[in-house]
Amino acid sequence: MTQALPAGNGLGFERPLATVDVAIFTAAGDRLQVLLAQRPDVPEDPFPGRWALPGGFIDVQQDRTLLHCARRKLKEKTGVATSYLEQLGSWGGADRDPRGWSATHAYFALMPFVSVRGAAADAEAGAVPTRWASVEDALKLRLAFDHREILQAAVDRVRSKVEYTSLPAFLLPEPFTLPQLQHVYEVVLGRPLDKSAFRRRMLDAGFLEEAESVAAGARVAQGYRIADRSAPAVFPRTFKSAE
Amino acid sequence: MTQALPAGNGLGFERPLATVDVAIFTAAGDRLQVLLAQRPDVPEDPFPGRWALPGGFIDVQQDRTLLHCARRKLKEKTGVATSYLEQLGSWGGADRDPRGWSATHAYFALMPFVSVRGAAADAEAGAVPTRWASVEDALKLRLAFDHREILQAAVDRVRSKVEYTSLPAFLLPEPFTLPQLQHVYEVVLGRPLDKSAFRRRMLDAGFLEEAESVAAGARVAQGYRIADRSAPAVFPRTFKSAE
DNA sequence: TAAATAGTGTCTTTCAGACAATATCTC
DNA sequence: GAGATATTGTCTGAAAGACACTATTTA
Repeated sequence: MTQALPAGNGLGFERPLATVDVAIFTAAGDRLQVLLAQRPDVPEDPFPGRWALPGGFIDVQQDRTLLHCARRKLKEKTGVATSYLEQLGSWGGADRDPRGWSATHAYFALMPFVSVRGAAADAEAGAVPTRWASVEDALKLRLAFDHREILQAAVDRVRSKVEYTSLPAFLLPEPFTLPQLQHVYEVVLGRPLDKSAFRRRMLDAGFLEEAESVAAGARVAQGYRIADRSAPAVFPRTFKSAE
Repeated sequence: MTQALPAGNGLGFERPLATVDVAIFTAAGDRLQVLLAQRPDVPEDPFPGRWALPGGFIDVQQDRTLLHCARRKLKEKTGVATSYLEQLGSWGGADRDPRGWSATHAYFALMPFVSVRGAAADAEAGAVPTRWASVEDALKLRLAFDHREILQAAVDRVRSKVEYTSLPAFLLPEPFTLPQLQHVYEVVLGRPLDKSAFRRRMLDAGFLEEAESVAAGARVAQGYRIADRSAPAVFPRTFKSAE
């Protein structure tokens, strides 16, 4: 604001590249999984052939807001329109994209597992290849851009919110049982939880509504559904206060 | 990613305007205060004469990263280089700026009170007018752009983190006393806290180190300093679990 | 020495962890 | 009916709230 501005309105500033990336999580195979998309293997691309978080340029013709842009990318990659979607943060700088100063608006999404091959079939021809990878595996890859850092931040955010919110419920198809929900919590947290304390906590929080019973394992169990999908429930304490 | 791209690398997309805005908070006069900057009163400006959060365009020549850009704006407006600075989120869309599709990266900062007139004197001639306003007053103003929404989000974030972190300590000049710290907590939360529980909590959290005594009110009290300014301490529970 | 504020002690309440006990379903 | 898993009950412990109490400093 303190420099000479052409036309006096700031429009003379060179504009950075602007993208949206989405870390899409699900739970499968006793692991937290994240969706990866492969960069096109052409020399013009900054990271040809590398795996990356799904995302891309904001389309100012098509996207009314950042959130719309994120929903569009989620839909294009998974075919899923409704899922938990939260803004994670933004990463921007001169060095993160060889094509120039760029800033990305990062989101994360939580959804029940769907086969991603099937979703890709729904997409238009020429859709980029996508696959689920366990978070540990994904973090070991040399992801494109600074996507490793973004993925790490997304995982940190999810793990930390799992300690005191009902977020993992969004990873399950409905209706689900309390043992199934506990299992997802344990998968994300990487440690076992006490059954009794877990059930008390979930039921006291009041974010579940009873649904039809589910025949999950050796016997049927009470099914539940998320009462309000607009936001996760917040518990009064974290799972493990003491260390 | 599914459209025809000039040169095949996405650089053909029209680029949105890119800005950084900072909600800078302090505590003064028993109120949480936020710094406002006045938009230039010229017809080319989208909101001439209106109050706004300090901020402006990213300068790709000058700013290495988004964080650097935020620090620069903080420094320009307050003269303060060191303070707590955290990313809040980003707001972007077709309608938020009449000049075109724009996205802003919003940060919030916490700092001890300084007179802003003095800081403005340090700034170059032509610096825009700035002033502190209580958060309630600021939210009643017709701020420029969507800054009311961003300010509300910043206030919500600060209020919520105050329930379980040591954030308010960053609003005080050091050394400060525990009664002073409690007072700031009460100002931000808008409700009184129990003295005994408060002191236990702060001291048990271990984020304070003893400093010289301070003659604050009717008698001197033990002074304290933040042991680690890089991040706030997190308490095992919120202040008020029950409702 | 009185007023005011700094600082402490202790009882109660809330809710998570541990773990045992009981109920229900499938085979 | 046996085995497995779902569901409940009870005891303990950590930390917050309530509130009374003591200590220190200034005027």
